[in-house]
Amino acid sequence: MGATFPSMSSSSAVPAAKPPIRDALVAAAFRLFLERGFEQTTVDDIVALAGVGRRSFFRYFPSKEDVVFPDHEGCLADMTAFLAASGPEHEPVRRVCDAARLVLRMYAENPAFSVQRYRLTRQVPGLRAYELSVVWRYERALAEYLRGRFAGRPDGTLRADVIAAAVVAAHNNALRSWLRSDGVGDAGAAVDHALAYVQMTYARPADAPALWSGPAGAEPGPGGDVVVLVSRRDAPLWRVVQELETVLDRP
Amino acid sequence: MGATFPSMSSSSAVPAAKPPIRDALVAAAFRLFLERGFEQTTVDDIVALAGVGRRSFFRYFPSKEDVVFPDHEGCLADMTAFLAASGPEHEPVRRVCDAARLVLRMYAENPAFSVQRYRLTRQVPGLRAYELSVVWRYERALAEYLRGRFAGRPDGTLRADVIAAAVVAAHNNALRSWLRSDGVGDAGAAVDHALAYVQMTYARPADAPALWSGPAGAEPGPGGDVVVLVSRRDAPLWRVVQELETVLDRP
DNA sequence: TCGGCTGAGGGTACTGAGTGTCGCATCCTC
DNA sequence: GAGGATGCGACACTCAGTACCCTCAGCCGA
Repeated sequence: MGATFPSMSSSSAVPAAKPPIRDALVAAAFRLFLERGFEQTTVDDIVALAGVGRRSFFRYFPSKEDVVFPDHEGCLADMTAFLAASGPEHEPVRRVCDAARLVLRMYAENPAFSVQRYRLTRQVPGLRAYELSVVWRYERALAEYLRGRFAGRPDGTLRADVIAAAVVAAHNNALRSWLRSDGVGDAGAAVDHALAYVQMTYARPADAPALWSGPAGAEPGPGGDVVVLVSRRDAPLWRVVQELETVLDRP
Repeated sequence: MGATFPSMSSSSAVPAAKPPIRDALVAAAFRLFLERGFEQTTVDDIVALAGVGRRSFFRYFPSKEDVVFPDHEGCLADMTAFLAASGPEHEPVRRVCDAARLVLRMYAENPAFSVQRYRLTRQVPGLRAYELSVVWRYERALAEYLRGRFAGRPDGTLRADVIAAAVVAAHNNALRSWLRSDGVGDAGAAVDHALAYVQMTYARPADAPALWSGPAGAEPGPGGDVVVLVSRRDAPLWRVVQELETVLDRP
């Protein structure tokens, strides 16, 4: 109700003279969407309520769906900049988790607005599809960053894609549960918990440890021969598995 | 070019008298899409070429985008049935990986068609958005199954969502790389490799295998203590990994 | 002061996707 | 063969999105 509407207020340097007409369109659109539904509201209804010409709507928003996500473009730009500003000193998985937290911050900045939008996107298939494409762009940004960091590693792009998907899924799991509870409670803590699960699973030190392995003498017992693998306890698990695959001669 | 077009040929019991008009629409649509592009082709063009009435197009396909994915609805039904037919004896993560392989099988059944469609979806934003919503439904099916299997566990829904996303990402990573190489090579092997990575990460069986492992006497060398793992050579890799995780005392 | 330039916004008309409705033909059943 | 169900075509309509052109304000150099 009394929620203020986000326009483009990203962390960009210049406020850039935000046009009041854009905010008027968002406000009018949400009023009508909540009153009579998204599909029952035409663009003409919105521009009539906002008091602007129909053509102006499409000057500010490429499509009717865009007006529901007026702040994601800026948030995506922030995330891209955040990742681009990363250095080799940052642990990659932790870095993409931090990038995901930028999205949460945007939602948490305006709980009432976010909850309203969540209810809307849940019941309008068209909006859900649009949201998927937005989420997909976030995921691609994370994956591209990880691909760069994992370049050269075996299965680097696979690892990058899987971890990006896991981060997004964990983030959305916590975010949606927060939105479903009407935005009460600590969203940041919930997302931290969810992302910790992903970090716990995937975050491994980048430097390769001294790992020694070798098949010991085979002793054909009753069930086949035996493999003995010796490894440092603090070796990254995936390295151990890699060695295991080599030893076992399996893909 | 000479590719046959899939209609709904899922593994349903009855062939169910597949309507030739549907196949005609798909064939006509793809001919025109490849000739002059998706957006440059109107529904009127398609129905004119197929020789049917315009209204019939929307009887078979809810939208113009649907005609590009004529077989996904059936595949999704197959996957849902596959998961519904699962029992407690199936390891959950392995089960969703097998479910994902159903999708790959659909793509691999018709490589030429799949490659054409991939090229189309890559360059048409509207189709990409539509594909995302299709993939999302697969992912939700996997996640719902896992949520059921993980019910009661701490963070069960989180684990379910993350693993479902990881499976889909791994599957798509391998699938897209196969499609990008024009459908040559063994798609099944590529997907198996990608899914093995996910299984390796997440699969945790309930029953203990015939696998013996144990940390040998620690010998604190210059880099930390050492783990010795002994395993049958024919033991499943993920089982070995599970034991490793236990030994290493990591999540 | 004048004339032209530019850029934001308004107005109109058009294309094309998707829907509702009606009428007609065919087929199946009793 | 009557009656109902189903499948298809034809027409009309709504609405999102686009192209084109208009106005008007501000701003410039001459």
